[in-house]
Amino acid sequence: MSFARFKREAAISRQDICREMLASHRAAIKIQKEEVAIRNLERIYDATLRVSNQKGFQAMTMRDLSRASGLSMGALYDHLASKEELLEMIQSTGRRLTSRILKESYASVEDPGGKLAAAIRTHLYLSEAMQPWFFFSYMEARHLGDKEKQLAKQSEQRTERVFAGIIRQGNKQGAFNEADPNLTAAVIKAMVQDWYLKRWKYAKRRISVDRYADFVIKATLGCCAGINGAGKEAGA
Amino acid sequence: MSFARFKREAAISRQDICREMLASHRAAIKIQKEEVAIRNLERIYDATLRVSNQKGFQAMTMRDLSRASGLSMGALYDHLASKEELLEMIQSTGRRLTSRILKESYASVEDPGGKLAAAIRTHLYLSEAMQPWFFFSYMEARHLGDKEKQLAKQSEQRTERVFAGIIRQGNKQGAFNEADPNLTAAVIKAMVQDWYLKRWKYAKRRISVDRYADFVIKATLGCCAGINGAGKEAGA
DNA sequence: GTCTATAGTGCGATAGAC
DNA sequence: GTCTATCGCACTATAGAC
Repeated sequence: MSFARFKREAAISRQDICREMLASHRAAIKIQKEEVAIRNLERIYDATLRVSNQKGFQAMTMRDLSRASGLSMGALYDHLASKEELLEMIQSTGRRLTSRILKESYASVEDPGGKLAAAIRTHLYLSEAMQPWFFFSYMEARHLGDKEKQLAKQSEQRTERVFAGIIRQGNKQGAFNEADPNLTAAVIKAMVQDWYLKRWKYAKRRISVDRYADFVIKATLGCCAGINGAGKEAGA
Repeated sequence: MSFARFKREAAISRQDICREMLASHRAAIKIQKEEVAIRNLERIYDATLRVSNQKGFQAMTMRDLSRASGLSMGALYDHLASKEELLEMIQSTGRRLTSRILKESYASVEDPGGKLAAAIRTHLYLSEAMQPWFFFSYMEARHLGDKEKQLAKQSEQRTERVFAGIIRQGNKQGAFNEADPNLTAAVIKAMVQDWYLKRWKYAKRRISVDRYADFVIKATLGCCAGINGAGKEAGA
């Protein structure tokens, strides 16, 4: 698996995201024609992430958003109930979409080394394909209401449990020999997050997501390696 | 070196920070008596980090800060020129203090393994001792003006260059055998940052900074290890 | 479905009493 | 040195013309 292929196969274009957003927030959106609504939601989605990721969601005014999206204040408010709901709309839709993709992606791999490699690779590829959303989601999580904030935390902890679970399974099968699966899972998560939080840095150094994935996987398997080794990744 | 000892020896109490803050922003602070100014600055510093780290600096109003610090709006503005300057005051003072501590801390260690271990350990201990500031600094960096933003980025990159430099030196001396010092330095930085960005998580799991430091150092030296090994840490 | 114009709110900051 | 009271402004959100 390479990033180029992942991106072709995963249905996570901006249009896919906004179709999902419309469907799950139909009542709050006044525009009736689906085609028009999705087209404008794409502009709003795009502009929100662009402006917010530069100066923060709180600092972005609705006038900023109007200017950046090319829609008037009035038209903007025909596509969303409030600024607060816009945040919730983007967060919940992204969370639903990403968790679906992740679940489907590495369930089929059997051997622990390959499974761990596939999990890391998929997380990195997904965060690369949806980098603006991942960055936004990380930085703006604390501006959500209590209920939404809880969901965001859960979603993050689930990722870590996936890594820890694979490592524990590998220990049991003798493929790994890792004394602290939880702490190892935590630092894997930290390395994955660094990819989308500091993307400008890696871009400047011309490091591709494929190369970063190779590096993280090699380092991780090196740490976990048991007597039988665990250097092999899942095929093709 | 343990965290308990580090904290005793480093002069980075809240009072130390606020004394430095007063000295470097004397003109902007109307209060004349140094003792009074520092005492109130401590309450302001504390309240700003507490409220901002929960809801974000932009979302914190000066009325929030007045309530949380126990000072009236008027008194507040006798200790700072504007909300924007409060942000700059906290950031620049913290940056000056932390970079001074870091420079002093691991210069004396000679062997590459011990030097890398000392650098990682010191970064973790410092970020633990000043966790609210590190978190604040990371999350609010993008609300700074262009000039200040540049300084914050520089300060972060310097850290990474320290790690990379030690690894390269170790390679040259044959103690390490690491093909990619820059990428290794980047993921060390990511693991160190995770400590202060996700401290609630580690606190819940009852993982101490000493244990986290041991884990990160062991993992890192394991990856870098050359023929001669590099598992030894700097003494005492 | 999209626009312009504006109502109403809550902000950062200050003046002046004590 | 600290307080209360208030100014002017920029924001979110909406009403109503087209």
